[in-house]
Amino acid sequence: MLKYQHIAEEIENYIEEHKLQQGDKLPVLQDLMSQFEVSKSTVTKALELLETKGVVFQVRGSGIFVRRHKRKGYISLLSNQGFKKNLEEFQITSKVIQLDVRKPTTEAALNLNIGPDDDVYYVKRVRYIQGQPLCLEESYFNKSIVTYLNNEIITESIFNYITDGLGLNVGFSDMFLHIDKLTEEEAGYLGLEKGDPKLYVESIFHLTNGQPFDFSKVTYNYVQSQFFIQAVI
Amino acid sequence: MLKYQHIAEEIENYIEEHKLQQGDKLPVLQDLMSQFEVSKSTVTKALELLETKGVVFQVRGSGIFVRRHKRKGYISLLSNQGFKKNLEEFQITSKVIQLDVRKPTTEAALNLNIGPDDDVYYVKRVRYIQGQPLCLEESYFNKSIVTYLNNEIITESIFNYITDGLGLNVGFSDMFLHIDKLTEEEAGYLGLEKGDPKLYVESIFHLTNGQPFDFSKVTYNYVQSQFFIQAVI
DNA sequence: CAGTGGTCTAGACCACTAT
DNA sequence: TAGTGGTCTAGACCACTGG
Repeated sequence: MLKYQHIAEEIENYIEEHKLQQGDKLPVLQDLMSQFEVSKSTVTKALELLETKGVVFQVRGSGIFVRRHKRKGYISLLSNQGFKKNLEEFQITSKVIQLDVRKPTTEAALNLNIGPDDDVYYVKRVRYIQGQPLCLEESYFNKSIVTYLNNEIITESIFNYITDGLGLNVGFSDMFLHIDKLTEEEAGYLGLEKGDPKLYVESIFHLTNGQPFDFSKVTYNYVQSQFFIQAVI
Repeated sequence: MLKYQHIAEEIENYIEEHKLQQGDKLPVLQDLMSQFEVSKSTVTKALELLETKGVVFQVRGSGIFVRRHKRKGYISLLSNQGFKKNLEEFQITSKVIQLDVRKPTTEAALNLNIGPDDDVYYVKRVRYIQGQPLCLEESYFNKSIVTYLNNEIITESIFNYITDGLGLNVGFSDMFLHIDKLTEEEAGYLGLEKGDPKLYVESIFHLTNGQPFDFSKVTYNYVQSQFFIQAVI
């Protein structure tokens, strides 16, 4: 673990343990430097990390303050803001509908940057949040990168397996969001009516070296869909 | 303009002018350092900025590469990714429905962190994208911060006025997203049917010193609603 | 004006990639 | 193993806030 990551964690824990609220002041830079016995740049780096995560905000000439919104039960749309941690709180489960190796659709081949004859793992599953259907998910994994999948893996967290099991480094993602009406098939899986609202998200996940490895199409249940984004301007 | 901001701009222009595509390689750090005659940290800072904006990605041991998705016509949900620039391309106009000074609702007072007897500017307007209704927006501005508004200002960009006209420094925002069905009133403003899908977004905008100054409730037309997010993991 | 965060430097050393 | 980006330091100087 890098120094600045460690410091960021410690500060986050400190906020949690002391139940600090929006606007509460943290120790000044000088104190943090001496407490952790690192240089100013390292503390600054840690604080930048926390700032993009939406945990703190810094005011020049004044201090470092806690940033914490008051609403509960929202899922973060940005993975760098603790996507996993959020989901853990919510008890996410999955039911697998389909898993096979196949040739990609034109769309999937385009987004994964592969040829029509390259193999992909196709995964279709419904995900549940505290027992209620949250979303219908169709994913295409580039098989030359994600070399193996089975039912057990995809019932749990695919991303944990990809990072811990396969040792791949996930780098960044592009997400495209649309609002639309549910088709009859989608409504069936989500326990809703045809024509009801849906949030439809297409995501392309890349490794740190820029290679796309996962193209996913996710249809969210509008009743369960509460998301938040903390942005820095 | 700070050095690292300037360098970031130059690099972005370079990518634009040379029409670089996803995966194209940029000059190495050493070259950028000597070209701009700055230290390594400053170039690094500029590149970090571009990385969070989703413009480049860096691979240790390999190089700096352009990150650019292929889809056109999507609006970025993150303002640090050039929200304004995107909107400029799209010709956004507004029709004002209501503008007055009043007492806040309980909800607005809570989110703006003010008392029930403090004054707010209330703004209700429909925003159009290339002539089509994009969203219905209701905003509450803390009048002790945003001291003056008129019809002309809110027909144009309120945020330009707040930053340039009033000299306020906008810092960060919290956004809460829901999917739901349009009410009859909303449908009327957006030219849709009651019960049609909507994206509903509540935003709280803060100054750099952490003070909330704008609480906005925005209902998006689902037909026009194409958004994207570029995330770093 | 004292205190606080922000920028920038020059350089050492480390970790990863490609060949 | 040469080349590339990432971390970290120590310190100078700048910009802003608040009493």
